[in-house]
Amino acid sequence: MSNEEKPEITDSEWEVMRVVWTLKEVTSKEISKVLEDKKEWKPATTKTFIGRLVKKGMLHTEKTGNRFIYTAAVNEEESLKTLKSGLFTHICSRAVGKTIADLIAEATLSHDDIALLGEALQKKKKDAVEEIACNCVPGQCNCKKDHGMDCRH
Amino acid sequence: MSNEEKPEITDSEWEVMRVVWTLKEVTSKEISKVLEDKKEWKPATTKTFIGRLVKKGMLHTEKTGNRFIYTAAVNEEESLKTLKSGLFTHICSRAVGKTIADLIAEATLSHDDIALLGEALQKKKKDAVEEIACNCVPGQCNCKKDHGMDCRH
DNA sequence: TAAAATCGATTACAGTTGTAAACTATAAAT
DNA sequence: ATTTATAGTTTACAACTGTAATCGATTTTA
Repeated sequence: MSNEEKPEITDSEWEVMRVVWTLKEVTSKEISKVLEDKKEWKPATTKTFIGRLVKKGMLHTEKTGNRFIYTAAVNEEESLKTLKSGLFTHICSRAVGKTIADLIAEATLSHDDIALLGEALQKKKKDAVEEIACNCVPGQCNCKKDHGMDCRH
Repeated sequence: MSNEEKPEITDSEWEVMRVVWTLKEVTSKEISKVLEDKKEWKPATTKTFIGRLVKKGMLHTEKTGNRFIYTAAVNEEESLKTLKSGLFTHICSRAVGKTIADLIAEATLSHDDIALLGEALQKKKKDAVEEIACNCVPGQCNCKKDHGMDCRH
């Protein structure tokens, strides 16, 4: 995988991408239909987002007559990863664990999910570290202050 | 807690809030200093964000002479919760577990974190559900398609 | 083949965000 | 009491977002 620039996908564009990721090869009309139902967007609105995604290189097009078939140019996992990392740009690296724990506490999970998470945790034990370094600038985190630890007031 | 509107906090505003959450009572100059170092913002830029946060009601002010002391009007946990839930607005509710598992796999975690996550998981076992319902509209998810389950291609 | 429907492209436009200078009022210093 | 330094407020402005109408080309239909 090359390390190309990956433009941001906005919330609205994300709605379009989900349709393309799900249906794989779609016309603008099919996308419009789905989002007219879900978001009550006029077809013109959906077209705008499709156009922007094409311009950003997130959608491939294949012309057939006067219309296009759209396919995803970026894969869903990758895009999700970007989304996920966004969560952690705002918190101390020492607070990541606690944040994930909160996520778990607030989520609705199935037994299968719990098993899956258990495995993920298990695998993590191998490369668990003793102490995570705080990556914050002074004034944005209380690590090291007071008792030399605990980002999680 | 009342159910007031909670305006969005943008990325840049978040930087300001972190300083206030950390230092509790600050002047604009202190905030400026921190962010001039971290983000290379001109003081005027920081002032803009402070002003917007005050207008949004995210910061309280107390006047002393011709300057203000700023304190947080919203608490960090709450704001973080909003941030976290944003992650899941773009995925199928059935994929939440898998997504958290990915988060774990990609995170740097300490032994303490792992213990903490283990506990969180353990607590979750009680109210784990047999099957999570897909909350997606047709065309944005493959749940129920093919084999009647699995959002996670 | 002329009319009607459709698709993609262009244009529009207000609100948000990032970035910052200019302005104004007040407090501190001389 | 002036001058100077500050702090907060106003104004600026481009890029990005959400939302959509209109236009121009083409295809389908009558």
